[in-house]
Amino acid sequence: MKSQQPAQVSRDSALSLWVVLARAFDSVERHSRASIARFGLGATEFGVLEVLYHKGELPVCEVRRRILVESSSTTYVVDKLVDRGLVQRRPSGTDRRVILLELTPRGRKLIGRIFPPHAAVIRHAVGALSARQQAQAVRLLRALGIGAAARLKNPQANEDRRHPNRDLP
Amino acid sequence: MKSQQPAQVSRDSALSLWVVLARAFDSVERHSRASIARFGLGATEFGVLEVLYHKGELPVCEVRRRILVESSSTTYVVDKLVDRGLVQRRPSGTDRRVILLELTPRGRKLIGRIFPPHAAVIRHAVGALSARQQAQAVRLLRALGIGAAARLKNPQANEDRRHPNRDLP
DNA sequence: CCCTAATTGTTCGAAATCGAGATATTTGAC
DNA sequence: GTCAAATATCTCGATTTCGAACAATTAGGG
Repeated sequence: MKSQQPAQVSRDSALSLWVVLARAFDSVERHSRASIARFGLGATEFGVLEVLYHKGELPVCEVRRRILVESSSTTYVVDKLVDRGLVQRRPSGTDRRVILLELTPRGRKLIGRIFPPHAAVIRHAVGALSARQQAQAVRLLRALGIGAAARLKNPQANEDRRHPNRDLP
Repeated sequence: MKSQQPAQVSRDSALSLWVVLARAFDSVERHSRASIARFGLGATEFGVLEVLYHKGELPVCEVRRRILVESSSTTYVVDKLVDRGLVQRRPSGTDRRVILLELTPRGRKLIGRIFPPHAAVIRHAVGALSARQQAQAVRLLRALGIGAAARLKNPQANEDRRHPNRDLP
């Protein structure tokens, strides 16, 4: 059924890594989305509620960093949560550019009720790895994420510092 | 200023794994999107071209599985590529439900030109891990992705088969 | 102090993606 | 052979997300 293999994909661990990273993310995200949809929320809305639940009052920009969407999308999602009475905005006293976000009592009650079953779904979704494997994956993915983020800002970031000449032409 | 810490996030390797997985995916994806945008393509459009480049002619459903979007989005993206003369549709001879997708000469030329520099970007993006670490991450993420996908279809899939009682109440 | 650069949050229009069907075809049970 | 279930693709409307602009504010260097 598979006709040919014109390029050298299988041998390239970097490209393989990107493929399996995307696939793993997609599969786990499907669990997450389905779990969150049970409660009539979108994944990003849930993310806002969760970060405020765990971190308390935060500026919009700080929430944005944690839910991994652009700032315009953050405004859109926060608007919806404010309309539903789950989140409230409050100007910061010290910096007049900043708007602080905070759960309303209703929002806190909601997220407090739905977070535990959602966490159970995530645990189940990643349950193919043992606790030890999960810890190892966390270490690797943390290094990968931090490194990739650093290279976004500083394109020639520490390439080949610790593992030289892997793929010379 | 931070009011409380109601839940036990830091200790839960499963939830940590989900967080770092999402972050790592996001960071690498930003490299990928920026690289692809250089060539005037969207990430999903690039995905279609790339899978056809590496696998040859494929049914729509097969392309869909590999680019990780819903079937309606697949139609949308393929339409755009057909309009741009990069991909062509062809009815399958053996199954009249199936439409086969194939690169046009122009599409093949384009992806052949842009894939190598894009691959270099991906290698750079994941360069924080050594080749050995990349291979290890591939193993773990493959198992994670396969397990999570299996649990989507079969919700009570092999939980705690090899690593018992991890999170009893 | 002042001017520029950077940061914060928002608005607006466009693009991408989804979800629920509709349609056509194939497969499989009987 | 026939009919129900499964599969493949597409249509259409709605939702989500982005990107580019913008105003307000703060930070930093000279």
